[in-house]
Amino acid sequence: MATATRSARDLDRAVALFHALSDTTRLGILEMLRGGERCVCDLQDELEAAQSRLSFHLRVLKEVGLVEDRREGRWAYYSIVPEALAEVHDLVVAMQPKKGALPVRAGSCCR
Amino acid sequence: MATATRSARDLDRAVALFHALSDTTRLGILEMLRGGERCVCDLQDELEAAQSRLSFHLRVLKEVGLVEDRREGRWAYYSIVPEALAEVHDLVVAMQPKKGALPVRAGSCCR
DNA sequence: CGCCGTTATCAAGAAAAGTTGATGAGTTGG
DNA sequence: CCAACTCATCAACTTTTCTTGATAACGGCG
Repeated sequence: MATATRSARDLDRAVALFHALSDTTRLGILEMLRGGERCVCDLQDELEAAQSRLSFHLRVLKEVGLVEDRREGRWAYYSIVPEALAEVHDLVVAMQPKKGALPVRAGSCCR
Repeated sequence: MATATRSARDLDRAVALFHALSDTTRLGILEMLRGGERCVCDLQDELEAAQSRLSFHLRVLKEVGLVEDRREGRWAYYSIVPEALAEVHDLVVAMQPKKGALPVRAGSCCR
């Protein structure tokens, strides 16, 4: 049962990560952050997104751990968390069909 | 402009792929398909999902090209399309921060 | 201190996605 | 041909997610 619970958690985690990546604005943010950390107003200008909208998406990214923020004076700088991206990477790799999985299992239906 | 259009398309494609992966049922389906193709009724039993629901999710996966189907008699067999998974893999790799991106760009705010 | 700039949060509404049950199309076996 | 079975599609509904505009929190500057 520990196993079942474990994998249920893993599944939820995977869903959360992929969900965070499934939005145009958020992928735009991540693309901008590839070059290093950026303050919100910077993202705002370049992505032409309203401030509250940006804040919303940054929160989504932050909640799953894909980005982190650093406050400095009145600015907030966001940056990518490479470990989280590595986690996504591993997830995708783990989805690859198993070795030896037959491309076609002739007439193998369940009933 | 060709470039802008191109990358807008790429972005949409990425969003679509990640969206297809951001659901528990769909990840469950993909996990089952890792062992090779399966008929719908098979998935239905194992995932305890209503038939129409499964059909809905299979369609989502199929529309982005993550799975393909093969009709045989009254059964429909679904299987993973490894190329699409490779595409996701490449997307994730391409998101990694750029080399030389400074972890912290001191006092570098836009204004 | 008072004001301004930056960001987060909130509530309300709009839009998108998922669920459910019913119906229909195609297939097979009697 | 008919009945049973598999699967896709549809419409109605529920839930989740996104957007917008308003407001609040916080820091810095004069």
